[in-house]
Amino acid sequence: MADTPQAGATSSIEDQIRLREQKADLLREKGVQPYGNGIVVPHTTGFVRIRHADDDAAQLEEDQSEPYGIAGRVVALRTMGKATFLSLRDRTGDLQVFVKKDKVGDQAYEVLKLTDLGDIVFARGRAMRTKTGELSIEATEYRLLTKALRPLPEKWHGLTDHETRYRQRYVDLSASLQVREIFLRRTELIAGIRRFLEDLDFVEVETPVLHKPEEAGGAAARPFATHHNALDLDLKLRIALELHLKRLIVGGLERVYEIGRVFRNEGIDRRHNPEFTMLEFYQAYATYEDLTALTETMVSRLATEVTGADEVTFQGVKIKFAPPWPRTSMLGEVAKLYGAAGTQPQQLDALARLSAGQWLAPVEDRQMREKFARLVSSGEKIAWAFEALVEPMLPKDRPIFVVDFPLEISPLARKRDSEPRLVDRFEAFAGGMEIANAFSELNDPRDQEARFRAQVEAAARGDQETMPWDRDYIRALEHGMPPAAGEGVGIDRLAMLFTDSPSIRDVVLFPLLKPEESH
RNA sequence: GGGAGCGUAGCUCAACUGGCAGAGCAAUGGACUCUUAAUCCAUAGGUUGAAGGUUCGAUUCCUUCCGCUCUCACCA
Repeated sequence: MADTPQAGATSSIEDQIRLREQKADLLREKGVQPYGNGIVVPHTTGFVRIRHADDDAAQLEEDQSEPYGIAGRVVALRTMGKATFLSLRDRTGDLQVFVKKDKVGDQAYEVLKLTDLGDIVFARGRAMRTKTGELSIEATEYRLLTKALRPLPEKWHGLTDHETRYRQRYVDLSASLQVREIFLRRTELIAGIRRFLEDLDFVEVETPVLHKPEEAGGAAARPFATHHNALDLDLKLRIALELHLKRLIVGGLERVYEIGRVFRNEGIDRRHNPEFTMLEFYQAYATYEDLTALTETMVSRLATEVTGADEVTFQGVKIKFAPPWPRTSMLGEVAKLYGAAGTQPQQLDALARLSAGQWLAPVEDRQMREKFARLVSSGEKIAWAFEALVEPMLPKDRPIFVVDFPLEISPLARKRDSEPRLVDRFEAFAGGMEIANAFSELNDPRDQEARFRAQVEAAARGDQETMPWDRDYIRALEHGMPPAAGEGVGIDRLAMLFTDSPSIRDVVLFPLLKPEESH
Protein backbone atom coordinates (compact mmCIF):
# COMPACT_ATOMS: atom_id res chain seq x y z
CA MET A 1 0.00 0.00 0.00
CA ALA A 2 1.12 3.54 -0.71
CA ASP A 3 2.44 5.71 2.07
CA THR A 4 -0.41 8.17 1.75
CA PRO A 5 -3.88 8.04 0.27
CA GLN A 6 -3.79 8.88 -3.38
CA ALA A 7 -4.75 12.15 -4.98
CA GLY A 8 -8.02 12.19 -6.84
CA ALA A 9 -9.88 10.82 -3.85
CA THR A 10 -13.36 12.21 -3.57
CA SER A 11 -14.95 13.64 -0.45
CA SER A 12 -18.46 12.34 -0.17
CA ILE A 13 -19.07 10.96 3.28
CA GLU A 14 -18.59 7.43 2.02
CA ASP A 15 -15.23 8.42 0.52
CA GLN A 16 -14.17 10.21 3.68
CA ILE A 17 -14.96 7.12 5.73
CA ARG A 18 -13.04 4.92 3.31
CA LEU A 19 -10.02 7.24 3.47
CA ARG A 20 -10.02 7.15 7.23
CA GLU A 21 -10.25 3.37 7.19
CA GLN A 22 -7.22 3.36 4.93
CA LYS A 23 -5.40 5.56 7.41
CA ALA A 24 -6.28 3.10 10.17
CA ASP A 25 -4.72 0.35 8.02
CA LEU A 26 -1.61 2.46 7.52
CA LEU A 27 -1.36 2.93 11.27
CA ARG A 28 -1.58 -0.82 11.79
CA GLU A 29 1.25 -1.25 9.30
CA LYS A 30 3.29 1.16 11.40
CA GLY A 31 2.55 -0.92 14.50
CA VAL A 32 -0.02 1.51 15.87
CA GLN A 33 -3.23 -0.13 17.03
CA PRO A 34 -5.95 2.37 15.91
CA TYR A 35 -8.36 1.04 18.54
CA GLY A 36 -5.94 0.26 21.31
CA ASN A 37 -6.62 0.23 25.00
CA GLY A 38 -4.78 0.34 28.28
CA ILE A 39 -3.22 3.78 28.01
CA VAL A 40 -2.63 5.49 31.36
CA VAL A 41 -3.83 9.12 31.26
CA PRO A 42 -2.41 10.85 34.32
CA HIS A 43 -3.87 14.35 33.85
CA THR A 44 -6.80 16.32 32.51
CA THR A 45 -6.57 19.46 30.46
CA GLY A 46 -8.35 21.23 33.28
CA PHE A 47 -5.66 20.21 35.75
CA VAL A 48 -2.98 21.74 33.54
CA ARG A 49 -5.01 24.88 32.88
CA ILE A 50 -5.69 25.52 36.55
CA ARG A 51 -2.18 24.71 37.74
CA HIS A 52 -0.54 27.07 35.26
CA ALA A 53 -3.23 29.69 34.93
CA ASP A 54 -0.94 32.45 36.24
CA ASP A 55 2.45 31.21 35.00
CA ASP A 56 4.18 33.12 32.23
CA ALA A 57 6.45 31.64 29.59
CA ALA A 58 9.63 32.07 31.64
CA GLN A 59 8.14 30.45 34.74
CA LEU A 60 6.96 27.50 32.69
CA GLU A 61 10.39 27.11 31.14
CA GLU A 62 11.96 26.83 34.59
CA ASP A 63 9.34 24.33 35.76
CA GLN A 64 11.15 21.05 36.36
CA SER A 65 8.12 18.96 37.35
CA GLU A 66 7.19 15.77 35.51
CA PRO A 67 5.62 16.20 32.08
CA TYR A 68 1.86 16.02 31.77
CA GLY A 69 -0.01 13.30 29.93
CA ILE A 70 -3.42 14.18 28.51
CA ALA A 71 -5.85 12.49 26.18
CA GLY A 72 -8.93 13.55 24.28
CA ARG A 73 -10.56 14.30 20.98
CA VAL A 74 -8.80 16.42 18.37
CA VAL A 75 -11.18 19.30 17.70
CA ALA A 76 -8.84 21.53 15.70
CA LEU A 77 -5.72 20.80 13.70
CA ARG A 78 -3.29 23.34 12.23
CA THR A 79 -0.25 21.97 10.50
CA MET A 80 2.74 24.00 9.34
CA GLY A 81 4.99 21.43 7.80
CA LYS A 82 7.12 20.02 10.56
CA ALA A 83 5.15 21.60 13.39
CA THR A 84 1.49 21.16 14.25
CA PHE A 85 -0.92 22.71 16.71
CA LEU A 86 -3.93 20.71 17.70
CA SER A 87 -6.73 21.44 20.15
CA LEU A 88 -7.40 18.50 22.37
CA ARG A 89 -10.74 18.23 24.18
CA ASP A 90 -11.30 16.09 27.26
CA ARG A 91 -14.07 16.06 29.84
CA THR A 92 -12.78 19.25 31.41
CA GLY A 93 -12.37 21.33 28.27
CA ASP A 94 -9.77 22.12 25.63
CA LEU A 95 -6.01 22.49 25.67
CA GLN A 96 -3.64 23.15 22.81
CA VAL A 97 -0.91 20.65 22.04
CA PHE A 98 2.16 21.77 20.13
CA VAL A 99 3.80 18.93 18.26
CA LYS A 100 7.19 19.54 16.66
CA LYS A 101 8.81 16.87 14.56
CA ASP A 102 12.22 17.31 16.19
CA LYS A 103 10.65 16.93 19.67
CA VAL A 104 8.45 13.86 19.16
CA GLY A 105 10.55 12.08 16.57
CA ASP A 106 9.92 11.06 12.97
CA GLN A 107 7.72 8.06 13.71
CA ALA A 108 5.34 9.91 16.02
CA TYR A 109 5.15 12.70 13.50
CA GLU A 110 4.12 10.20 10.83
CA VAL A 111 1.31 9.10 13.16
CA LEU A 112 0.37 12.73 13.61
CA LYS A 113 0.12 13.16 9.85
CA LEU A 114 -2.40 10.32 9.81
CA THR A 115 -4.47 12.05 12.49
CA ASP A 116 -7.84 13.47 11.48
CA LEU A 117 -10.18 15.86 13.20
CA GLY A 118 -12.21 13.80 15.62
CA ASP A 119 -9.54 11.23 16.45
CA ILE A 120 -8.80 10.47 20.09
CA VAL A 121 -5.13 11.01 20.89
CA PHE A 122 -2.68 11.10 23.76
CA ALA A 123 0.11 13.61 24.23
CA ARG A 124 2.82 13.88 26.87
CA GLY A 125 4.94 16.93 27.45
CA ARG A 126 5.68 19.97 29.57
CA ALA A 127 3.44 22.99 29.76
CA MET A 128 4.61 26.01 27.81
CA ARG A 129 3.27 29.25 26.47
CA THR A 130 3.33 30.03 22.79
CA LYS A 131 4.51 33.41 21.65
CA THR A 132 0.89 34.57 21.64
CA GLY A 133 0.64 33.45 25.26
CA GLU A 134 -1.59 30.39 24.90
CA LEU A 135 -0.96 27.67 27.43
CA SER A 136 0.01 24.52 25.52
CA ILE A 137 1.55 21.11 25.96
CA GLU A 138 4.78 20.79 24.04
CA ALA A 139 4.64 17.15 23.06
CA THR A 140 7.57 14.82 23.57
CA GLU A 141 5.28 11.84 23.06
CA TYR A 142 2.30 11.59 20.73
CA ARG A 143 0.01 8.61 20.30
CA LEU A 144 -3.20 7.95 18.43
CA LEU A 145 -5.70 6.03 20.53
CA THR A 146 -8.87 5.88 18.46
CA LYS A 147 -9.40 6.49 14.79
CA ALA A 148 -12.64 8.36 14.04
CA LEU A 149 -14.13 7.34 10.72
CA ARG A 150 -16.63 10.19 10.47
CA PRO A 151 -15.81 13.91 10.31
CA LEU A 152 -16.75 16.42 13.00
CA PRO A 153 -19.24 19.18 12.17
CA GLU A 154 -17.98 22.48 10.85
CA LYS A 155 -15.70 24.18 13.35
CA TRP A 156 -17.19 27.65 13.35
CA HIS A 157 -20.96 27.12 13.36
CA GLY A 158 -20.87 23.63 14.83
CA LEU A 159 -23.94 21.44 14.67
CA THR A 160 -27.10 23.56 14.61
CA ASP A 161 -29.68 21.26 13.07
CA HIS A 162 -31.91 20.32 16.00
CA GLU A 163 -32.85 16.97 14.64
CA THR A 164 -29.25 15.86 14.16
CA ARG A 165 -28.30 17.27 17.56
CA TYR A 166 -31.00 15.18 19.27
CA ARG A 167 -30.53 12.04 17.21
CA GLN A 168 -26.74 12.10 17.36
CA ARG A 169 -26.17 13.58 20.79
CA TYR A 170 -22.65 12.12 20.77
CA VAL A 171 -21.79 14.50 17.96
CA ASP A 172 -23.53 17.40 19.67
CA LEU A 173 -21.60 16.78 22.88
CA SER A 174 -18.31 16.34 21.06
CA ALA A 175 -18.73 19.53 19.10
CA SER A 176 -20.15 21.89 21.69
CA LEU A 177 -18.85 22.74 25.14
CA GLN A 178 -22.08 24.69 25.74
CA VAL A 179 -24.14 21.54 25.30
CA ARG A 180 -21.89 19.71 27.73
CA GLU A 181 -22.39 22.51 30.23
CA ILE A 182 -26.18 22.11 30.03
CA PHE A 183 -26.01 18.44 30.96
CA LEU A 184 -23.39 18.98 33.64
CA ARG A 185 -25.72 21.56 35.16
CA ARG A 186 -28.57 19.09 35.06
CA THR A 187 -26.41 16.58 36.93
CA GLU A 188 -25.39 19.24 39.46
CA LEU A 189 -29.06 20.11 39.94
CA ILE A 190 -29.93 16.53 40.84
CA ALA A 191 -26.92 16.22 43.13
CA GLY A 192 -27.97 19.47 44.82
CA ILE A 193 -31.47 18.15 45.42
CA ARG A 194 -30.05 15.03 47.03
CA ARG A 195 -27.78 17.08 49.30
CA PHE A 196 -30.63 19.39 50.28
CA LEU A 197 -33.05 16.61 51.16
CA GLU A 198 -30.44 14.42 52.87
CA ASP A 199 -29.64 17.40 55.09
CA LEU A 200 -33.30 17.45 56.10
CA ASP A 201 -33.13 13.75 57.00
CA PHE A 202 -35.04 12.50 53.96
CA VAL A 203 -34.12 9.04 52.70
CA GLU A 204 -33.95 8.20 49.03
CA VAL A 205 -35.99 5.18 47.95
CA GLU A 206 -36.86 3.35 44.76
CA THR A 207 -40.40 2.28 43.95
CA PRO A 208 -41.70 0.24 41.03
CA VAL A 209 -41.73 1.59 37.51
CA LEU A 210 -43.96 -1.26 36.37
CA HIS A 211 -47.40 -0.73 37.82
CA LYS A 212 -50.38 -3.00 37.85
CA PRO A 213 -53.25 -1.22 36.12
CA GLU A 214 -54.94 -0.34 39.41
CA GLU A 215 -51.71 1.20 40.74
CA ALA A 216 -51.07 3.55 37.84
CA GLY A 217 -52.42 6.67 39.49
CA GLY A 218 -51.05 9.67 41.34
CA ALA A 219 -51.61 12.08 38.46
CA ALA A 220 -54.05 12.94 35.73
CA ALA A 221 -52.46 11.33 32.70
CA ARG A 222 -52.71 8.38 30.33
CA PRO A 223 -50.13 5.64 30.93
CA PHE A 224 -48.06 3.51 28.59
CA ALA A 225 -49.13 -0.12 28.46
CA THR A 226 -46.72 -3.04 28.59
CA HIS A 227 -46.84 -6.72 29.37
CA HIS A 228 -45.01 -9.23 31.52
CA ASN A 229 -44.70 -12.51 29.62
CA ALA A 230 -43.99 -15.05 32.36
CA LEU A 231 -46.88 -13.82 34.51
CA ASP A 232 -49.00 -13.04 31.46
CA LEU A 233 -49.75 -9.76 33.18
CA ASP A 234 -50.73 -6.45 31.61
CA LEU A 235 -48.80 -3.63 33.22
CA LYS A 236 -48.54 0.15 32.97
CA LEU A 237 -45.47 2.36 33.22
CA ARG A 238 -45.84 4.68 36.18
CA ILE A 239 -47.20 8.19 35.65
CA ALA A 240 -46.23 9.34 39.15
CA LEU A 241 -44.37 8.21 42.24
CA GLU A 242 -46.96 9.37 44.71
CA LEU A 243 -48.96 6.36 45.88
CA HIS A 244 -46.00 4.09 46.59
CA LEU A 245 -44.12 6.81 48.42
CA LYS A 246 -47.12 7.45 50.66
CA ARG A 247 -47.30 3.71 51.39
CA LEU A 248 -43.79 4.20 52.78
CA ILE A 249 -45.05 7.04 54.95
CA VAL A 250 -47.64 4.58 56.29
CA GLY A 251 -44.73 2.21 56.88
CA GLY A 252 -43.09 4.74 59.14
CA LEU A 253 -40.19 6.00 57.01
CA GLU A 254 -41.60 9.49 57.66
CA ARG A 255 -39.33 11.39 55.21
CA VAL A 256 -38.84 9.81 51.81
CA TYR A 257 -38.01 11.00 48.34
CA GLU A 258 -37.47 9.50 44.93
CA ILE A 259 -35.94 11.02 41.82
CA GLY A 260 -37.16 8.91 38.98
CA ARG A 261 -38.42 8.60 35.48
CA VAL A 262 -42.14 8.71 34.91
CA PHE A 263 -43.98 8.13 31.64
CA ARG A 264 -47.03 9.82 30.26
CA ASN A 265 -48.60 8.74 27.01
CA GLU A 266 -49.45 12.21 25.76
CA GLY A 267 -48.46 14.86 23.28
CA ILE A 268 -44.90 16.05 22.82
CA ASP A 269 -43.97 19.71 22.78
CA ARG A 270 -41.44 22.18 24.09
CA ARG A 271 -42.33 21.41 27.70
CA HIS A 272 -43.23 17.72 27.44
CA ASN A 273 -41.23 14.59 26.75
CA PRO A 274 -43.04 11.24 27.10
CA GLU A 275 -40.51 10.20 29.74
CA PHE A 276 -39.33 12.78 32.19
CA THR A 277 -37.78 12.98 35.62
CA MET A 278 -39.73 13.82 38.71
CA LEU A 279 -38.67 14.50 42.23
CA GLU A 280 -41.33 13.54 44.71
CA PHE A 281 -40.88 13.83 48.46
CA TYR A 282 -43.19 13.19 51.39
CA GLN A 283 -42.77 14.40 54.93
CA ALA A 284 -44.79 13.17 57.88
CA TYR A 285 -46.17 15.83 60.23
CA ALA A 286 -45.64 18.58 57.67
CA THR A 287 -48.32 20.68 55.98
CA TYR A 288 -48.37 22.20 52.53
CA GLU A 289 -47.54 25.50 54.20
CA ASP A 290 -44.30 23.98 55.46
CA LEU A 291 -43.54 22.88 51.91
CA THR A 292 -43.89 26.38 50.49
CA ALA A 293 -41.00 27.41 52.69
CA LEU A 294 -39.02 24.30 51.83
CA THR A 295 -39.64 24.81 48.12
CA GLU A 296 -38.60 28.42 47.87
CA THR A 297 -35.49 27.73 49.93
CA MET A 298 -34.57 24.64 47.96
CA VAL A 299 -35.13 26.09 44.48
CA SER A 300 -33.37 29.32 45.29
CA ARG A 301 -30.40 27.42 46.69
CA LEU A 302 -30.33 25.13 43.67
CA ALA A 303 -30.35 28.13 41.35
CA THR A 304 -27.31 29.48 43.16
CA GLU A 305 -25.48 26.15 43.18
CA VAL A 306 -26.16 25.43 39.53
CA THR A 307 -25.97 28.85 37.91
CA GLY A 308 -23.96 30.84 40.46
CA ALA A 309 -26.79 33.21 41.36
CA ASP A 310 -30.36 33.08 42.65
CA GLU A 311 -31.34 35.34 39.76
CA VAL A 312 -31.59 33.53 36.45
CA THR A 313 -32.27 34.79 32.94
CA PHE A 314 -34.74 32.55 31.18
CA GLN A 315 -35.62 33.33 27.56
CA GLY A 316 -34.79 36.98 28.04
CA VAL A 317 -36.62 37.43 31.35
CA LYS A 318 -34.83 37.71 34.68
CA ILE A 319 -36.35 35.48 37.34
CA LYS A 320 -35.48 36.18 40.98
CA PHE A 321 -35.66 32.99 43.02
CA ALA A 322 -34.82 34.46 46.42
CA PRO A 323 -37.53 33.76 49.02
CA PRO A 324 -40.19 34.63 49.82
CA TRP A 325 -42.13 33.98 46.64
CA PRO A 326 -45.38 35.85 46.05
CA ARG A 327 -48.68 34.00 46.25
CA THR A 328 -51.93 34.19 44.43
CA SER A 329 -55.26 32.61 45.27
CA MET A 330 -56.91 30.58 42.52
CA LEU A 331 -60.31 31.00 44.14
CA GLY A 332 -59.70 34.62 45.08
CA GLU A 333 -58.60 35.74 41.62
CA VAL A 334 -61.43 33.95 39.87
CA ALA A 335 -63.94 35.29 42.39
CA LYS A 336 -62.66 38.80 41.80
CA LEU A 337 -63.09 38.45 38.03
CA TYR A 338 -66.66 37.22 38.37
CA GLY A 339 -67.70 39.68 41.08
CA ALA A 340 -68.04 37.05 43.80
CA ALA A 341 -67.35 38.89 47.05
CA GLY A 342 -67.11 37.94 50.69
CA THR A 343 -65.56 35.03 52.54
CA GLN A 344 -64.24 31.99 50.70
CA PRO A 345 -67.47 30.03 51.34
CA GLN A 346 -69.46 33.02 50.02
CA GLN A 347 -67.18 33.25 46.97
CA LEU A 348 -67.64 29.53 46.28
CA ASP A 349 -71.42 29.84 46.70
CA ALA A 350 -71.58 32.75 44.29
CA LEU A 351 -69.40 31.02 41.70
CA ALA A 352 -71.49 27.85 41.98
CA ARG A 353 -74.56 29.87 40.97
CA LEU A 354 -72.99 31.20 37.75
CA SER A 355 -74.64 30.12 34.52
CA ALA A 356 -72.60 28.81 31.61
CA GLY A 357 -73.13 32.11 29.84
CA GLN A 358 -71.77 34.04 32.81
CA TRP A 359 -68.71 31.80 33.05
CA LEU A 360 -68.00 32.17 29.34
CA ALA A 361 -68.60 35.92 29.08
CA PRO A 362 -65.03 37.14 29.81
CA VAL A 363 -63.27 34.34 27.90
CA GLU A 364 -62.53 35.13 24.29
CA ASP A 365 -60.25 32.23 23.34
CA ARG A 366 -62.26 29.89 21.13
CA GLN A 367 -60.62 26.68 22.28
CA MET A 368 -60.91 27.55 25.95
CA ARG A 369 -64.59 28.25 25.32
CA GLU A 370 -65.03 24.84 23.71
CA LYS A 371 -63.25 23.17 26.57
CA PHE A 372 -65.77 24.61 29.03
CA ALA A 373 -68.51 22.34 27.66
CA ARG A 374 -66.75 19.26 29.04
CA LEU A 375 -66.61 20.58 32.61
CA VAL A 376 -68.97 19.25 35.19
CA SER A 377 -68.14 20.57 38.64
CA SER A 378 -67.86 24.10 39.94
CA GLY A 379 -64.30 23.36 41.00
CA GLU A 380 -63.30 22.41 37.46
CA LYS A 381 -64.82 25.63 36.20
CA ILE A 382 -62.83 27.68 38.71
CA ALA A 383 -59.60 25.99 37.56
CA TRP A 384 -60.64 26.55 33.97
CA ALA A 385 -61.26 30.25 34.54
CA PHE A 386 -57.93 30.59 36.33
CA GLU A 387 -56.10 29.02 33.42
CA ALA A 388 -57.92 31.11 30.85
CA LEU A 389 -57.90 34.48 32.58
CA VAL A 390 -55.35 34.58 35.42
CA GLU A 391 -52.43 32.38 34.42
CA PRO A 392 -51.46 34.58 31.46
CA MET A 393 -51.27 37.54 33.83
CA LEU A 394 -48.98 35.96 36.43
CA PRO A 395 -45.74 37.84 37.04
CA LYS A 396 -42.83 36.61 34.94
CA ASP A 397 -39.92 37.91 36.97
CA ARG A 398 -40.59 35.79 40.06
CA PRO A 399 -41.74 32.29 40.83
CA ILE A 400 -45.23 32.32 42.30
CA PHE A 401 -47.29 30.01 44.47
CA VAL A 402 -50.87 29.42 43.44
CA VAL A 403 -53.04 28.36 46.41
CA ASP A 404 -56.73 27.74 47.19
CA PHE A 405 -57.36 24.88 44.79
CA PRO A 406 -60.83 23.37 44.44
CA LEU A 407 -61.46 19.86 45.71
CA GLU A 408 -62.65 18.35 42.44
CA ILE A 409 -59.30 18.66 40.65
CA SER A 410 -57.28 17.37 43.62
CA PRO A 411 -58.24 13.74 44.30
CA LEU A 412 -55.33 13.00 46.65
CA ALA A 413 -55.17 16.23 48.63
CA ARG A 414 -56.54 16.93 52.07
CA LYS A 415 -59.69 19.00 52.41
CA ARG A 416 -59.27 22.34 54.10
CA ASP A 417 -60.73 22.32 57.58
CA SER A 418 -62.24 25.79 57.21
CA GLU A 419 -63.76 25.12 53.77
CA PRO A 420 -63.97 21.51 52.57
CA ARG A 421 -64.66 22.56 49.00
CA LEU A 422 -60.99 23.63 48.89
CA VAL A 423 -57.83 21.61 49.48
CA ASP A 424 -54.53 22.42 51.16
CA ARG A 425 -52.52 22.55 47.96
CA PHE A 426 -50.19 24.79 45.99
CA GLU A 427 -48.57 24.81 42.61
CA ALA A 428 -45.39 26.77 41.95
CA PHE A 429 -44.96 28.46 38.58
CA ALA A 430 -41.78 29.93 37.08
CA GLY A 431 -40.91 30.96 33.57
CA GLY A 432 -44.46 30.23 32.46
CA MET A 433 -44.21 26.60 33.58
CA GLU A 434 -45.56 24.63 36.48
CA ILE A 435 -42.48 23.51 38.37
CA ALA A 436 -43.97 22.05 41.54
CA ASN A 437 -47.25 20.69 42.86
CA ALA A 438 -47.71 20.01 46.56
CA PHE A 439 -50.39 19.38 49.10
CA SER A 440 -51.20 18.23 52.55
CA GLU A 441 -51.93 14.56 52.02
CA LEU A 442 -55.36 13.06 52.34
CA ASN A 443 -55.01 10.33 54.98
CA ASP A 444 -58.69 9.63 55.69
CA PRO A 445 -59.26 6.26 53.98
CA ARG A 446 -63.02 6.75 53.61
CA ASP A 447 -62.60 10.19 52.10
CA GLN A 448 -59.96 8.77 49.74
CA GLU A 449 -62.41 6.04 48.71
CA ALA A 450 -64.99 8.69 47.87
CA ARG A 451 -62.40 10.55 45.75
CA PHE A 452 -61.54 7.36 43.86
CA ARG A 453 -65.25 6.78 43.32
CA ALA A 454 -65.53 10.23 41.78
CA GLN A 455 -62.60 9.41 39.51
CA VAL A 456 -64.21 6.21 38.35
CA GLU A 457 -67.42 8.10 37.66
CA ALA A 458 -65.50 10.68 35.64
CA ALA A 459 -63.92 7.86 33.66
CA ALA A 460 -67.40 6.50 32.96
CA ARG A 461 -68.28 9.90 31.51
CA GLY A 462 -65.33 9.58 29.11
CA ASP A 463 -62.54 11.39 30.96
CA GLN A 464 -59.38 9.58 29.84
CA GLU A 465 -57.05 10.95 32.50
CA THR A 466 -58.62 9.72 35.69
CA MET A 467 -57.01 7.66 38.41
CA PRO A 468 -57.87 4.03 38.98
CA TRP A 469 -59.34 2.87 42.27
CA ASP A 470 -56.25 1.60 44.07
CA ARG A 471 -57.64 -0.74 46.73
CA ASP A 472 -54.28 -1.59 48.23
CA TYR A 473 -53.61 2.11 48.72
CA ILE A 474 -56.89 2.39 50.62
CA ARG A 475 -55.85 -0.61 52.69
CA ALA A 476 -52.59 1.16 53.47
CA LEU A 477 -54.46 4.28 54.60
CA GLU A 478 -56.66 2.08 56.77
CA HIS A 479 -53.51 1.16 58.67
CA GLY A 480 -53.06 4.86 59.40
CA MET A 481 -50.86 7.35 57.58
CA PRO A 482 -49.53 10.10 59.79
CA PRO A 483 -50.51 13.59 58.74
CA ALA A 484 -48.11 14.48 55.99
CA ALA A 485 -47.42 16.74 53.06
CA GLY A 486 -45.84 15.85 49.77
CA GLU A 487 -44.62 17.48 46.63
CA GLY A 488 -43.66 16.73 43.05
CA VAL A 489 -41.06 18.77 41.18
CA GLY A 490 -40.32 18.58 37.47
CA ILE A 491 -36.57 18.17 37.22
CA ASP A 492 -36.47 18.75 33.49
CA ARG A 493 -38.20 22.08 33.85
CA LEU A 494 -35.84 23.25 36.56
CA ALA A 495 -33.03 22.20 34.25
CA MET A 496 -34.57 24.31 31.48
CA LEU A 497 -34.78 27.32 33.80
CA PHE A 498 -31.21 26.93 35.03
CA THR A 499 -29.73 26.48 31.54
CA ASP A 500 -31.94 28.98 29.69
CA SER A 501 -33.09 26.17 27.41
CA PRO A 502 -36.24 26.85 25.39
CA SER A 503 -37.13 23.16 24.94
CA ILE A 504 -37.19 20.14 27.21
CA ARG A 505 -35.35 18.35 24.41
CA ASP A 506 -32.35 20.53 25.12
CA VAL A 507 -32.09 19.15 28.66
CA VAL A 508 -32.89 15.49 27.90
CA LEU A 509 -29.88 13.67 26.50
CA PHE A 510 -31.86 11.44 24.17
CA PRO A 511 -35.34 12.87 23.63
CA LEU A 512 -37.92 10.68 21.94
CA LEU A 513 -38.04 11.27 18.16
CA LYS A 514 -39.81 9.42 15.44
CA PRO A 515 -37.66 6.77 13.73
CA GLU A 516 -35.34 8.20 11.11
CA GLU A 517 -35.24 5.27 8.63
CA SER A 518 -38.28 6.54 6.82
CA HIS A 519 -36.78 9.93 5.87
C1' G B 1 -54.44 15.28 16.44
C1' G B 2 -55.11 20.80 14.04
C1' G B 3 -52.40 25.13 11.89
C1' A B 4 -47.79 27.56 9.99
C1' G B 5 -42.70 27.08 8.43
C1' C B 6 -38.46 24.29 7.01
C1' G B 7 -35.63 19.93 4.50
C1' U B 8 -29.80 21.60 -1.17
C1' A B 9 -22.28 18.39 -0.41
C1' G B 10 -19.97 15.41 6.02
C1' C B 11 -21.16 20.59 8.49
C1' U B 12 -23.00 25.93 7.91
C1' C B 13 -25.55 28.23 4.08
C1' A B 14 -26.56 30.46 -1.27
C1' A B 15 -29.10 29.72 -6.04
C1' C B 16 -33.70 36.43 -8.85
C1' U B 17 -39.86 35.55 -12.12
C1' G B 18 -39.05 27.97 -13.75
C1' G B 19 -33.33 28.22 -17.54
C1' C B 20 -25.97 24.65 -16.90
C1' A B 21 -26.77 23.31 -8.52
C1' G B 22 -22.64 27.25 -5.93
C1' A B 23 -19.59 29.18 -1.60
C1' G B 24 -17.06 28.70 3.21
C1' C B 25 -15.42 24.96 6.56
C1' A B 26 -14.15 19.78 6.50
C1' A B 27 -11.69 16.25 2.78
C1' U B 28 -7.58 15.00 -1.00
C1' G B 29 -2.42 16.37 -3.36
C1' G B 30 1.53 20.04 -2.66
C1' A B 31 4.40 24.27 0.31
C1' C B 32 5.24 25.76 5.34
C1' U B 33 8.89 24.35 12.80
C1' C B 34 4.56 29.63 17.16
C1' U B 35 -0.69 28.50 14.77
C1' U B 36 -5.40 29.51 16.95
C1' A B 37 -11.87 30.52 11.89
C1' A B 38 -3.62 29.55 10.28
C1' U B 39 -2.02 30.88 5.23
C1' C B 40 -0.90 29.86 -0.09
C1' C B 41 -1.49 26.69 -4.77
C1' A B 42 -4.30 22.72 -6.84
C1' U B 43 -8.22 18.79 -6.78
C1' A B 44 -12.53 16.36 -5.71
C1' G B 45 -17.24 16.05 -3.42
C1' G B 46 -24.83 16.41 -5.14
C1' U B 47 -30.71 10.77 -6.16
C1' U B 48 -31.65 19.23 -4.00
C1' G B 49 -35.97 14.36 2.19
C1' A B 50 -39.18 10.46 -0.95
C1' A B 51 -42.80 9.42 -4.77
C1' G B 52 -45.83 11.36 -8.47
C1' G B 53 -47.65 15.55 -11.56
C1' U B 54 -47.41 20.26 -14.69
C1' U B 55 -43.62 21.97 -18.24
C1' C B 56 -39.32 21.99 -23.92
C1' G B 57 -36.99 22.42 -19.05
C1' A B 58 -38.39 21.83 -11.74
C1' U B 59 -33.99 23.09 -5.98
C1' U B 60 -37.98 26.58 -7.66
C1' C B 61 -44.92 25.43 -9.26
C1' C B 62 -48.85 21.46 -7.75
C1' U B 63 -50.31 16.69 -5.02
C1' U B 64 -49.23 12.87 -1.55
C1' C B 65 -45.94 10.89 1.97
C1' C B 66 -41.63 11.15 5.66
C1' G B 67 -38.89 14.01 9.26
C1' C B 68 -37.84 18.40 12.09
C1' U B 69 -39.11 23.37 14.21
C1' C B 70 -42.80 26.69 16.02
C1' U B 71 -47.81 26.93 17.60
C1' C B 72 -52.73 25.18 19.46
C1' A B 73 -54.97 21.14 22.06
C1' C B 74 -53.64 17.35 26.24
C1' C B 75 -50.35 17.61 30.24
C1' A B 76 -45.79 18.42 34.37
